[in-house]
Amino acid sequence: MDRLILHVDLDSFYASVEELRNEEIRGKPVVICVYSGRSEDSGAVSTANYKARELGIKAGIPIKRAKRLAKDRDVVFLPVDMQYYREVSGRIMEILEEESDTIQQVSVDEAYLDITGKASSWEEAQAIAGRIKDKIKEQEGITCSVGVSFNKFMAKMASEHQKPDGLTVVKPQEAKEFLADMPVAKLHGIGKKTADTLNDMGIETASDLANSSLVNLEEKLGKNKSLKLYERAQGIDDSPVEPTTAQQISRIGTLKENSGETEVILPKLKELIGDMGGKLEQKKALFRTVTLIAIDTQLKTHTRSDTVQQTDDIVKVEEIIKQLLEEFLAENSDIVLRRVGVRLSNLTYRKDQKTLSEF
DNA sequence: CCTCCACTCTC
DNA sequence: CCGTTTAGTGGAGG
Repeated sequence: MDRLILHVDLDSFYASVEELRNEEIRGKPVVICVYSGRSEDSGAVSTANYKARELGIKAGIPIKRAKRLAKDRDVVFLPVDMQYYREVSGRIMEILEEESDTIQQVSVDEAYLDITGKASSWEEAQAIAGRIKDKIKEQEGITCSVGVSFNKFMAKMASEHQKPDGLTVVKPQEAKEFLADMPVAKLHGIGKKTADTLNDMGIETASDLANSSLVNLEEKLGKNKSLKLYERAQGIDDSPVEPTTAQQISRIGTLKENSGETEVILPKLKELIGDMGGKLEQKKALFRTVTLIAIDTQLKTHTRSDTVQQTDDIVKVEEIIKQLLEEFLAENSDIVLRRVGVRLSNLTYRKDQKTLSEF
């Protein structure tokens, strides 16, 4: 018995939401930015709507470059307003819940739905996908792209196939052809590094990957990753749609100026820790591991961590981070930091959603 | 089997 | 002269 899985992707979500609440900017190129605060226009683009993408502006590029690409055109630049996006997203997720057995939200603008119990044919599944698109358009005024398929990976690949405002169905018997000539870099889970490695092995497309030797892959990519990619290239993915509780919470920020001194860096870390405290409380989470994240001026990431007795005491985090920072700086007197962060992991939940595997 | 850490990926 | 967040993997070491 096959499953019926949907992947719903809200189209350039942040930009769409901004266009919706401000008619002045509707129809214009809109760019949503994360300003780092260290200088005017330092930071990166988070989302660009399709009008802006026509100009070559896209997620990840520096704001400065985006502004150069915009030249003297009428392009709207706005800062991210996550609180508001989360609010809109929450209402949309309610719509998705109505239409599915199980939902797995992967970010504010993306979710997997298992609708196996709600539809008994591909026609019905497609109808549900269409209804979801209509409801979101009607209630919230934004478009989305939906992939309908028989597992999460294929649903994701299907939703990517046509956007914005797409609806793509890929049935089991169509999967092979759908993937066949796709460059490996297009497969979800394969980034630049892995694509380069595969290309070096003479593997260019999904079918190359599907027909390659697993043993060969394992030499270059390791056992687990190889098997996963090898299966995906064949359209195989048995992972369930399941709501997840966070395994870790982290905050990263950019220092006002590069520094290698505790007195400069620690206040920033305390600021991040303070922000994390609220999140921890809201989630009713306890942590065991505290990690200092240090990104140097070469953009190389270093981490130092410490695992302690389970607690939710945020003051403990400050103490541990101070310790880790001093150790790190002492060991690396030559390194100058650009960004720093804190991560809490080894989480368990007090309201007992996930705990009790121990003892 | 656990911990630490670098690395890869995603949005 | 470039952000933030999360999950996963593998190797080294204990």
